[in-house]
Amino acid sequence: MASLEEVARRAQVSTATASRALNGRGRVSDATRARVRDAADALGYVVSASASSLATGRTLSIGVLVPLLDRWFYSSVLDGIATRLAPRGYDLTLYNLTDSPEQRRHLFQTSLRRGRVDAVVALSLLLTDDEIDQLLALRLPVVGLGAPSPRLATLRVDDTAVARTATGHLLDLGHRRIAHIGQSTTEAAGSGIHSLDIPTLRRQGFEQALRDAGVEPAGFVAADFTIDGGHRAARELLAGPDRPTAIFAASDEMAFGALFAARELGLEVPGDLSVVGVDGHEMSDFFGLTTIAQFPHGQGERAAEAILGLLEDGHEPAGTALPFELVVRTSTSPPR
Amino acid sequence: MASLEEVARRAQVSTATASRALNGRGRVSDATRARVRDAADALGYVVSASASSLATGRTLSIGVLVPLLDRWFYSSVLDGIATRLAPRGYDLTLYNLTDSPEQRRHLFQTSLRRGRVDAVVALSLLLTDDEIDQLLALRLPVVGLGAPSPRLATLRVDDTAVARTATGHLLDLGHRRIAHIGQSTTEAAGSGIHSLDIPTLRRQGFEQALRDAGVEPAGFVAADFTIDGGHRAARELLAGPDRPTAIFAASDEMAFGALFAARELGLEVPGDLSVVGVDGHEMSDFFGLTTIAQFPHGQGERAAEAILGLLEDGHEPAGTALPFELVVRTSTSPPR
DNA sequence: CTGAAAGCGCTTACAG
DNA sequence: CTGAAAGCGCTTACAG
Repeated sequence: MASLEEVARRAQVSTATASRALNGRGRVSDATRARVRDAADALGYVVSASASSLATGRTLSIGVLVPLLDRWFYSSVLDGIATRLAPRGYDLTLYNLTDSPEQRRHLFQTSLRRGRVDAVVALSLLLTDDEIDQLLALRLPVVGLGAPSPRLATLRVDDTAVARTATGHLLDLGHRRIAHIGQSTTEAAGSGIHSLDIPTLRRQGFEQALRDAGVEPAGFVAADFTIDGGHRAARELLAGPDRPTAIFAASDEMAFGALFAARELGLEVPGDLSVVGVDGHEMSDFFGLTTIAQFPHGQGERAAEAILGLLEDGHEPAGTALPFELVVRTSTSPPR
Repeated sequence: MASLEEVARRAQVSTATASRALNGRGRVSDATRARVRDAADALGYVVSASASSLATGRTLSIGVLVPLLDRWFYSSVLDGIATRLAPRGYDLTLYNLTDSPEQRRHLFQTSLRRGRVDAVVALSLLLTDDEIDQLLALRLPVVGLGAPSPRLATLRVDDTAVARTATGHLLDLGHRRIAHIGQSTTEAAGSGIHSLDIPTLRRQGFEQALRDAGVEPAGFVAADFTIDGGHRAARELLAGPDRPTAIFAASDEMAFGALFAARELGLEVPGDLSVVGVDGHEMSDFFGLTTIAQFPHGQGERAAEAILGLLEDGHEPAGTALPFELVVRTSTSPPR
């Protein structure tokens, strides 16, 4: 790889001038700039990331913290982020936050502190107070997406409203026995994790909507955000004597699981059971699933824009809530 | 962030010794090493990535080239790679290879040449000869995963065998009207892209199996690797007068689409139509889909190990084919 | 507008 | 075993 020095020599200028000509900072005559550019092109010169970073303190790279790489939702968000970062010349360094305490510690205490990234995007992560401290101690711009902490500038959909909308849709159809499949976060409460987390907010929205309508919840089963989780939870809910006529699942994947469970039990959807999910999963259309779409790809794009805005202009992300939308399909109808 | 110099001062040694004590290269007395380590801990010192890279030429980061971030298959592979990289102290820089010619050019001519990564993993990418030239010109270790080029050290499953196994399963069940949903790569052939690409290999395997059995293909429809693609293709295949009794889809997502199409058309699976996919998608179990599982997460792990082996010991990846396995479920049976 | 020089924070022969 | 010094490849005040 050619160095700046070779470029400078070929263009017959100093490296200082070559540097200025190439990166556009500082005055350089048009003629000189052209000569330097030609030399750089001829030599196929590309600035060294580490040398440039060391000199400027900027890396042109954004760190993205992801809890689960292989969930559709997160990979869509990631794709959205990548889509916006690339044209701006930023690389994306991916940090997969696992459950392993040692790995997490290493991530916060070492990886992120090596100075490899200019800013961090944290995707709906459950972080401990300590971890948030460490994140803030980086003194780097940070944007959360659905992050459950008031200490992080966060883009979020109004998850309570999402749940109220979903539940309200079922109520409007006339359902009075509505159950919820969500994620239990009781353990989380004890571990210093804030309860602004998404599953809790959705559960609260569900309960609010019912309370406002004067209806008792017809059950809650905790599950993780997978088809399998939704499947098990729905089997449990549908096994009892007076089973619900409708289920609000906290994610589309959980809702798919509920649909499979209904089919196995010989229940007709929506006749015997209505199901609503959340996400607008790419497959929800095929399943005929009524859902609250929340456009994760667009969320990723927004997060990328927010972090670039913070980084380049110091603009705090606008506090507007992210959009969501009820999409009615064939998995919901009035109860029989 | 504390610098090496502060650590050295606190431990009362030179930065040279502090550096040696911390990174384990060169002789340092145990007492000195302990003092330096204590000082580093006390100051929360972490080596600067850019300074260290500039001095050593190593970045401790691996670039991963991905064609599509939001496909289950690729995000599983990515997760597998991340799983293996993190414990070895490597970061993962993600490069999303889009269809945009300018973005691709920028990626190969600039991003990858900034020296930000020590090695590259390329996931089943359709690269032009030019792009491969540029990749090789990086003089970095490169490992492909399912990459359709003999010029890249590549881990791959035997895709022809995969397709023969799937097709053979249908033949064994007694099917004689078997169609294939795959991806057309005719355009690719003209653009300097090698025809070792996966869709072509699968199609060839399909044709081989039929030829060996003396059976004529009952149709081929091109589609992209999505539910929607498989859905459309299946509708087309099933619309004709003498429709196939079985479909071999080149991916599980395509197969899901075929299952939805069958349901819409009032065809019973497997009675009226048998369907086989490829991948072992997380949802295939719920769909009862017979498939050829190929364990993408494990593929990612293998790819990560291969690139680290190349990087650290210069070991070329072992040429063993990646495993696959026929998983028979309820979407296949003998034809009526 | 341009260049000489210092500096970014490490690492590593080279001496001792 | 340890330190002084050069060097990795840029960038950027500072002079001119």
